[in-house]
Amino acid sequence: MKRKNLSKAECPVARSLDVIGDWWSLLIIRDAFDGINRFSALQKNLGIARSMLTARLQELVEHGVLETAPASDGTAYQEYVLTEMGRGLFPVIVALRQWGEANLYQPGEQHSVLLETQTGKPVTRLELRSRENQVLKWRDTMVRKLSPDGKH
Amino acid sequence: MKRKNLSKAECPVARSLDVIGDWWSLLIIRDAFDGINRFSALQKNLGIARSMLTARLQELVEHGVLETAPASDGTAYQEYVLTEMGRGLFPVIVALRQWGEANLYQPGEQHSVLLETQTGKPVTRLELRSRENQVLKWRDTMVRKLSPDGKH
DNA sequence: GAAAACAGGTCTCATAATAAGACCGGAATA
DNA sequence: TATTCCGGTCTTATTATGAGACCTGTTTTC
Repeated sequence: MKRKNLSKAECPVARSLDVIGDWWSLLIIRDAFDGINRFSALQKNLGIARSMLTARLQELVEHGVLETAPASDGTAYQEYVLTEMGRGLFPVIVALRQWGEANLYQPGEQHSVLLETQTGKPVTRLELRSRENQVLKWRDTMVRKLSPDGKH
Repeated sequence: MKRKNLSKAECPVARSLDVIGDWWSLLIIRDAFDGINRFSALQKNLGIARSMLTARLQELVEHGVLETAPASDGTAYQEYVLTEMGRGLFPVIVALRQWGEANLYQPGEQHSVLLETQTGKPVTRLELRSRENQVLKWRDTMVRKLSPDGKH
C-alpha cells in the first residue's frame, strides 16, 4: 500500500514525477531558484513541517537535484543548492508559473513576476517550437510509444 | 492538519501546484493529452485506486482543467476531456518530459518520444527566450516579489 | 430476450504520509 | 558565559492513499 513507484516507467513524465511529483518538492526547488538555500529559511518561507522538510531535502539530494554545500556566509552550517540537474528544472518552474499567471488569478489580482535581468521586462511566454520555428500546439505533436500495451 | 492550501499564494507556481501538484493529477492530465479520456481506461493505464481517480477527476473538473463530455463512441457513457485551461498545461508536460529524458534514463535505455506530427521528427528542446530571441538561463532572470516579507 | 460482461462509480478497511510542535546538541552571538 | 540560532529528531493526531468488495445501469454476447 505504499505510494506507486514510477522510477521504472517508460514515460519520462512519470519518471520526472517520481522524483519531483510530490506535494513539496517543486516548492522547495522554486525557493532554491530564488536563493533560499538554508534549512531554516526554507522552513520559514514554506511553512512546512520540519520533519517533512528533512525528508524532502534528503530525497532531493539522493536523486541528485540538490546538493549540500558549505554556507556561503562563512558559518559552519550548510546550504542546499541546485545541481546542474536541478537547474535543468528551470523550464518546468517557468511553465508552472506562466500557467498559474494565465489561469489562476482574478483580473487585477497581483502576483510576483519573472523578469529578464538585463532589461527588467517580464519574460515572454515559454513556447515549444518546430524545427521551422513555428509554435507547436498540442495537436501538432504525437507520442511514439514503445510498449505493446499502449502505456508509455 | 490538512494539507496546506496554496490557492491564495502570491506566487503563481504555488497556485498552480495547488491545482495540479499532487501525486496523480499530472499523470491524469498527461493521459488526457494522449487521448485517454475514459474512467476505466485511466484507471487501467495508471493503476490508480478507483476511489482516488474519482476524487482527482472531480477536483480537476471543479478547477476547470477537465470537463465531462458525452463519449465519442456514441455510448451513454462520458469522457473527461481537457478544457482550454487544461490544454494550457502542454508546456508543463513537455518540460517534465524533457527533463526526465535528459536526466532519468541510462544511456541506451528506451523511452517514449514526443514527435512533430508533420515531420515525424522528435520535438526540439523547450526554451525560454528573451525578447531578442536569446535563450534565457536561470541566472538571466529574476523574480520581482510583491510582499514585504519576501515571500512570493 | 436473457445472461454475461463492461462502465463508472461508492464504501470499507489497513497502512502510509503529513502537520504540529516538543525537544536536543552544537554553533554563533551578545 | 548566557542566550539565541541552526539543523535537525521524535511523538502524536489526523489526513491521504491503496486494495479490493460491492453496486447500479449499459452494452454486448449468445
